[in-house]
Amino acid sequence: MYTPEELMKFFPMFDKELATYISSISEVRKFDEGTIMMKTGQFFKSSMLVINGKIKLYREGDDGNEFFVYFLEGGSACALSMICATRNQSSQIMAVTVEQTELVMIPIRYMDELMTKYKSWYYFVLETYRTRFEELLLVIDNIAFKNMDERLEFYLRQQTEKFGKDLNLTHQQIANDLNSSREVISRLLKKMEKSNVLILHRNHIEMK
Amino acid sequence: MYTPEELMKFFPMFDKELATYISSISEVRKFDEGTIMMKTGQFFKSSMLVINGKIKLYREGDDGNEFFVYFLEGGSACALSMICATRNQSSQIMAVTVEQTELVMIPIRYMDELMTKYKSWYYFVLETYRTRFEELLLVIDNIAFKNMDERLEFYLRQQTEKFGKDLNLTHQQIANDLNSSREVISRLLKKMEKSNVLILHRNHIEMK
DNA sequence: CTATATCTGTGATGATTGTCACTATTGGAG
DNA sequence: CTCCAATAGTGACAATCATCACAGATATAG
Repeated sequence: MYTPEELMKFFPMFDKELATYISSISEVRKFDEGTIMMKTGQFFKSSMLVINGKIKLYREGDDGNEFFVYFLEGGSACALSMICATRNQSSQIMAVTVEQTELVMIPIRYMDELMTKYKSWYYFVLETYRTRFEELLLVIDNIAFKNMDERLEFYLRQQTEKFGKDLNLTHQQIANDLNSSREVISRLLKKMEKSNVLILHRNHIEMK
Repeated sequence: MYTPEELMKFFPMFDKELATYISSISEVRKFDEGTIMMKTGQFFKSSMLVINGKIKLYREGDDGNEFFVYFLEGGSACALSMICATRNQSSQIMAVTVEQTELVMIPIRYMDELMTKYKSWYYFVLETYRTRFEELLLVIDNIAFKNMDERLEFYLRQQTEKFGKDLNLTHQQIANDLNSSREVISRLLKKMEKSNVLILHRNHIEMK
């Protein structure tokens, strides 16, 4: 359980009243790294706020491929969980924790009240949606307009922002996230190493 | 101007009270085919509801390419205009009318009130967001996982749904929408004609 | 320390898509 | 009706990426 003050540290856009209310109706749950949080077609009973940790969201193709979409981090909320919870609809995306992650779970039945009584909640929801929307548009830009080398660069920059300059990733993992093949990624990484933007190690890429 | 009753015909999810209020505060505007409704980086002063007509939303690449994302039709709302209007942020997408289109414009200053006083408005906003979100995910699926032939099929199905079996499209226009090249589209269309799913004419494709 | 599974590097080859060059067709302006 | 600009068809070739094959490197379990 988090106090209203603690909640407001993670979610500075909440006002006191809202934080107090959420603190009183929500439940905190901790998940280990690698936990599947959402599966395509699953329904929600709660809206989820991320306190800390990281969740990787990805799309699944028909033939079992995956495609990385974005991360959720502390201070953000799962847009889909907020809406699907509210409208009782199923999700269309996969989510897996990539670190130990703590979530605030707000049961679906409080959504109407939160939305109509707390302006800072509704601002938060809209803002969450807007940023996710923009992230999706950015993903579309990348796959629609860019070649694999640029997409890989973008991907590595993204990862560096979230995890720092030392990335514990295998070439195969990257290839999965970009829906490419390991050999292509290996070759492009080699090229990037030659042009001095990173150093390759086993199971590990060091960005410069 | 539309009466509350008329509004509710286009937006059946509105309750009487909401329709009455919107009718009293909004302005109706009519746009000719080919009008640019939004440009990347533009700000909104109003949230927009589509009464009738069609709006094509597309993304612009760095080098001036475009990439079709989805259509807005009568009874739907522009998710971005709702949020950007509310939060006073700029849009990230281009929108052009492809038919004569009538819009209900709701000035930004009424957003808070609508959101907190009218449950059917806030349901409408969330539902709008959810469907747009899913459409974006579908677009991502297509470019991430599918080859051009499947994407073209999907595109033509989409167009057929909106405009019927007779599509007034040139190969070049399709190539632009899919960010491909005219020759590739021509060849694929020829193949589809041979496999008997459509008939090609000049400036016009007849789906079967 | 050694064995082994996993990860990485790289050449060869093929599939898909993009680009260039050119021709043929046709709707519509004059 | 005639001509022209826009549209469409198609072969040749290039670029990108996927796939196959295999060799070499290395972390770690025993």
